[in-house]
Amino acid sequence: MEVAVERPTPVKEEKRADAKPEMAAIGSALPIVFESFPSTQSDAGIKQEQRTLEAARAEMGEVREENERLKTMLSRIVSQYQSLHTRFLDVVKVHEQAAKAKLPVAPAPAPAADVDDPDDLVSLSLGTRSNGARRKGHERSSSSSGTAETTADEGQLSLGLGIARGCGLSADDDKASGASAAPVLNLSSDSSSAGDTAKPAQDADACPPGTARKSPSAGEGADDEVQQQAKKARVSVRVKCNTPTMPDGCQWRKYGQKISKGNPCPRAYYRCTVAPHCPVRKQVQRCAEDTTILISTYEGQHNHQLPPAATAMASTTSAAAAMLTSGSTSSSPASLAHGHHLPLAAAGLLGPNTMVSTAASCPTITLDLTTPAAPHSLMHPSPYGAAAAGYESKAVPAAWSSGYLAYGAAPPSYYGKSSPALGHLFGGGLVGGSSRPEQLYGAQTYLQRTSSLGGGHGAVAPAVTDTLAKAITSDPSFQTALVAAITSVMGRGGGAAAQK
DNA sequence: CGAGTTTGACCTGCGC
DNA sequence: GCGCAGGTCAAACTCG
Repeated sequence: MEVAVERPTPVKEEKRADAKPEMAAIGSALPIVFESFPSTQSDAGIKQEQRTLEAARAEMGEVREENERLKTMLSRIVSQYQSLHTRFLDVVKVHEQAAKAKLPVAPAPAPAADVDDPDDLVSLSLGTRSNGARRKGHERSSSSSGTAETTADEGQLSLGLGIARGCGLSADDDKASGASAAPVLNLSSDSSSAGDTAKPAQDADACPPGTARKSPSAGEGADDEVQQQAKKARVSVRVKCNTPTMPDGCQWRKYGQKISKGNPCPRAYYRCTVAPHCPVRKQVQRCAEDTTILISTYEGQHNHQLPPAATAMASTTSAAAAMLTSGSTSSSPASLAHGHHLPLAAAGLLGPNTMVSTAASCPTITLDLTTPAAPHSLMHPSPYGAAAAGYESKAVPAAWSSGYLAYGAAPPSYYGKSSPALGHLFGGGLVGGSSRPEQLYGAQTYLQRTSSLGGGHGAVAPAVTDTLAKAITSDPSFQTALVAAITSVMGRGGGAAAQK
């Protein structure tokens, strides 16, 4: 993690008296060789250059410090996740044993009660689904109490990721969670019936595009419902962009264009061409009200490894999609029927510009990135009581937003540099050596809050970990938010590692 | 010449 | 059943 140093002009090294002591120390430690300044230059010019130098040096010092803190933070997040995961598995085992002792046949849980019921737990399994068919959750719940292995096979929720391969937690965590007996999280769609599943993801992988629209046989529909749900889940991104399409790092081939009702701007249809039969498609359409706003809607999961730049986008959209599918299971169908902000959004987890809609045949999550996430949006009172826990969860939308906003401004190679996970999480601007204020914003706000809430320098007390564990194990929405955050981080790290 | 784009036709789902 | 709208196909076209 190195910060690129670029000096506009060589000036004589001289510490400024008004510079912060720590910044001056850091700046003086930098391996910069200063040349003697031409004597013909005026004193005013020299002072101006020195001011510029000191400002740049201070900025570099800050960036370097924050880079170090981010490194520490990432390792802490990973270790905390592992510890929480272990504890979660313990809780799940206890819960299952208690359920076995009480009820031989578990009744199907009411979806509306999921959010507030601390006993309803979901697996924090990260990684991609295997190609094998997964049974619906309620099938398992209607069956008699099975062994732990049976439960893991049939009821495990795997959050779909856009990164088909290369997700850092994929294999290990699938095994870890697969070995546990996780209660069922019903992924049944609130808006799509079994008959409305004309696009099985795996079929699309194996068959030519033309056959993907064929209706599946009656037997396949039930088995693939979870995957179909994941595929049909869409992530729509609104971003200000002057180019015809948003540069998301993936290769797309346009296969159609249509004028849709209510919008004079044509909607373009693109297919991912990185892999021959990649099922991922996207629709691009300009906003009718503001033609500078580009609305890109992504659908499906990549069946191939993605370039680093595309991984950043895919992991973010997939995290949103995961939150969408997960969130739809923990909200009442009635409230979901008309498109609304999920409890996550209400709690500030999705940010003010995120909209979840399930009114259409395909549930869609819209990330409105036309305006940066407002700082005050991260300051809402924590719905979980503990300030630290609330703070940690609120880092999720900030990371998303800054990641997206920086995404459009950064070249694809931007994300291939050191510490790509954090680069994605915080928009890449920090670790990539850029000092663009808008790119630094997300990380700085994050760190500022870390300092204020975590006791300075990002130190997290053990009590915070306990609070996090309680919050995560007691609220499915929080679990989903954490999954999204970790998915985003690990997806980037794993994707970049797989590139090597 | 191959890859990508354009564009009219066709298919499918949905509401009336 | 009919019409509409969204989505997709595929032949024609363009471009490097």
